[in-house]
Amino acid sequence: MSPLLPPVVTETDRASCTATDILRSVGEKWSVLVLAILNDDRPHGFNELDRTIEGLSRRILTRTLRNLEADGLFSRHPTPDRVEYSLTDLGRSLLPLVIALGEWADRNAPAIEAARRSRL
Amino acid sequence: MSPLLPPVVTETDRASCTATDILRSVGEKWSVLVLAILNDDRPHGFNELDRTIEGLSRRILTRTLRNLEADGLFSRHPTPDRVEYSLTDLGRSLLPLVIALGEWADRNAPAIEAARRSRL
DNA sequence: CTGTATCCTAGCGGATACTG
DNA sequence: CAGTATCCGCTAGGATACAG
Repeated sequence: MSPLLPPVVTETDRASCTATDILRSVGEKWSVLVLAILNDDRPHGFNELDRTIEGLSRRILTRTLRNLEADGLFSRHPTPDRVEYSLTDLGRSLLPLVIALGEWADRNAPAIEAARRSRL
Repeated sequence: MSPLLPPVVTETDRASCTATDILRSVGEKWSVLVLAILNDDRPHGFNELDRTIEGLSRRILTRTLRNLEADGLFSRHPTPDRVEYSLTDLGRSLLPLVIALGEWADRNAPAIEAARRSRL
């Protein structure tokens, strides 16, 4: 239980890198999707990501990439004709956990939807 | 790879319970903390939570509890003199994954902080 | 191709005061 | 004890246009 819950929880704890911070970062709307796309171990260009993810504007894609890069999950390699993004080792080590969460969500989606419906 | 990434990602996918949705819900500021506190398998009262978590206002605590209850992770039991909250089986099944994320965050906090600092 | 600049909306997060 | 009512600031998310 230790990494999650100090004896008394103070607000200043959130200054560093707790589970909460990671979840907030990865919990941003498009983070998981971009992480998932980069998971095939080859670099992806900006426009490739822009075209692959429908409904995501360039502005948001830029910010999402910047945030995840700042967290050390992606790296950014500008080349003469394109910019390539790929997972870092850190990002790669995080992915199994996110995938596990995705599978949990998949398994329990019916239960969650039922819970939500019964609260109307 | 399947639960995370449909061949072409459309916006309407987010209507249901994907990993993204779960992460957004659990990624809200106090969700992990409250989940962690309820992890000891005994019910907790509203004011107990309010006192345990420093810096969390009653309004936000109320909303956090309502959201997680709507997701089916908590249950709410009003008694004559207090209201008790406890984890549902669904919530209990999610916790190991969140704890794993917490441990990952703990292990990699130095790397993440270093990545963030180098971007000043 | 890979962004940045502007402008806008909705909702999270919070302070404070009030209620059954 | 367990909330609700109000009011507010900040920022995630987005549309659109422009730039190097």
